[in-house]
Amino acid sequence: MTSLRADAARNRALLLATARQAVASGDLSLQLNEMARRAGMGVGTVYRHFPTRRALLEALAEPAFAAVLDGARTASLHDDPWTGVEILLRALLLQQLADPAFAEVIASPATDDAIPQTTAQRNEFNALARTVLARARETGALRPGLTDEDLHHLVCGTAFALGLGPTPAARVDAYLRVLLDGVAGRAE
Amino acid sequence: MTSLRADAARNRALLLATARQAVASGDLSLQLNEMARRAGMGVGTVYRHFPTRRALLEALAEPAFAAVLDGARTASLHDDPWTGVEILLRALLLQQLADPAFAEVIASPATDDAIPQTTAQRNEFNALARTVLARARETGALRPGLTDEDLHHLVCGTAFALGLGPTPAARVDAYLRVLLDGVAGRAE
DNA sequence: ACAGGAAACGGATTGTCAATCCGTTTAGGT
DNA sequence: ACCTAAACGGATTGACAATCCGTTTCCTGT
Repeated sequence: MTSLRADAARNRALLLATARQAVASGDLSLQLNEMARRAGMGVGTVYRHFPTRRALLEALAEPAFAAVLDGARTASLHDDPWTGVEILLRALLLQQLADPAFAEVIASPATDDAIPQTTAQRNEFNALARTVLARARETGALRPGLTDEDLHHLVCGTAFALGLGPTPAARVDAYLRVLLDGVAGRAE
Repeated sequence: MTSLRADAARNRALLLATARQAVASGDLSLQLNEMARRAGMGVGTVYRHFPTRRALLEALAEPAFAAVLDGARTASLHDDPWTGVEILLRALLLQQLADPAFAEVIASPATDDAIPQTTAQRNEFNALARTVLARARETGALRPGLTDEDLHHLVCGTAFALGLGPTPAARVDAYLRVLLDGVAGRAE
């Protein structure tokens, strides 16, 4: 059976909305007890829908993940390989800034208790990124010696760096410029 | 009264040693109850010496901070401004890698419950960094538009990025190269 | 319409750890 | 040796994660 009972679907949606609001108001702790209280349901219900904080986090990150996938597709279709890299890294960085839950999910390695949705998105993203980066390497646009993982880590690091400042959004372009210039090949 | 009673000094040292070993073995959680158990003393004693996890963390970071200060002094004395920047950023990055406690302290803003030692070191470091960076800006070696804080954040971000990989130490030079090329001025 | 049973709910409960409080012990000056 | 301030130990309180199970709700088949 793939569909939820009516009350379960309602509660799940309510819970996600509550959690999203919490994150939006700057509280990324996502205490499940507290979420239950705010959503007006028992803790048991919350834990049935999201067995761990992580599960809730991944569910929250789903839309941001989809947005990044869009960006990655656009990147892979662009004529110029280096522009593709710019689009890819920019999308990844912007979504981390827009959604702290996504930032946390994407920065940590795939776990085996990840929800299927997340695993699928992660795999698709990795595949797209692989083609974009491979193309850029072939043309020498990308600095040699950097793996796909290195790039991934560096973008997450840049997001982390932005988060240390008082107004991350105001510095995105500057930090992204630093990153792009740093990872560009000499030929660029 | 500036000196501790003999038993207090002994316990403090024992506690620091215990905590250092915990961090060295990969446990950065520094649960104060657990530290008490391992050091063979009551929790009350632990909390008297280090009222919060943060206080313990800062005490642990002290030697790493001193090492960075050394690096910063060397950097400020070097003839070539850009080389000074390289030395400065490299020292900051290496110590974060060598000591996770230091990484955590340096990445978070100065708190008013910081121990005096830390505050002093932080101030001295900021002063040294300011002169090194100012000199590099004057000569156009440093990309315009990046503040001292930006540089600080970017180094912390690079350390964070390194931490995401399986063998940080193996990638330090590569990531540092990316950072340095990213923050260098065009004239460089 | 309604009966039966699976699915979901609620919240009491247990376990873990941070942090405090206060009666007891100890160091070290006189 | 005495005395006091300093330090100690660990019981206790409080917050939160996570589980468990008796009760309630949905929805399917008749």
